[in-house]
Amino acid sequence: MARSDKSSLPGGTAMLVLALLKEREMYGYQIIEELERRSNQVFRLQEGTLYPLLHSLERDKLVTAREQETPGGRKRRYYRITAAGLRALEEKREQWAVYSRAVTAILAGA
Amino acid sequence: MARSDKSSLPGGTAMLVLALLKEREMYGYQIIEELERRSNQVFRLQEGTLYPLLHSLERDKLVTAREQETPGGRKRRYYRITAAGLRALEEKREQWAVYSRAVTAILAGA
DNA sequence: TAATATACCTGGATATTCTAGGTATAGGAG
DNA sequence: CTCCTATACCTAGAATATCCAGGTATATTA
Repeated sequence: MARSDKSSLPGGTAMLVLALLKEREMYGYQIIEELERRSNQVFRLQEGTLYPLLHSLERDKLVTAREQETPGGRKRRYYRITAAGLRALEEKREQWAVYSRAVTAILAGA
Repeated sequence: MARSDKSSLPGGTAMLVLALLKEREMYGYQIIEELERRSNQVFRLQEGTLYPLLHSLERDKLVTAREQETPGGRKRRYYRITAAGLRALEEKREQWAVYSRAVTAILAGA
């Protein structure tokens, strides 16, 4: 999609992930399931999309990660949004509003 | 962006172009300007994006093209949407509705 | 005990868009 | 008249996002 700012929108997967993490910390697998559940199966994020994305969010310090084991023996990486992440989320949210309004205007016609 | 159907949405540049062509036939340069005007400068489609896109729409028979010269001596390629193009537009429009509703739901939170 | 679900990961392919060029003509400024 | 800008088309190569298809390992269920 054309964007004035290329960091802007679709692909706004990062925006969706940050929006979930704003509520509470989550681990990767959980993010995939939550996103699918809350979107009524519209989003089916692939693992090959999410894990690299989480790594880049961590590199950019928009999230932090900690590892934890379940009562069973499974290792999970929990991600928590940072202050910078919250700012980035707000920015992306505004860009989404601008963008979706514009699309709606075009689709509505002259 | 995650999509269940990869032909679906963002990048929905094709959808926007088809939406314009639904109203009347247009040539490439004009499409760029119209899109910018109607979106209040949100979309600034690059020529390197549009022209190849128009060629693929033509290849897929969603549009047809005819060449015409202006009163001056400029050559323009006018594109007109086909019946298949109209169907594709409707499909994309529905996908956009589903998609944007889902994004809104995620952004709104639990 | 075998299959499925959970949980993480990466490499390479594909698709989309941008960048940065190119050609050519028209029209206006100086 | 000459130069610059706008118009109008185009492509090649780079960058980015996402997917596909694999891999590892443990827990749970059949």
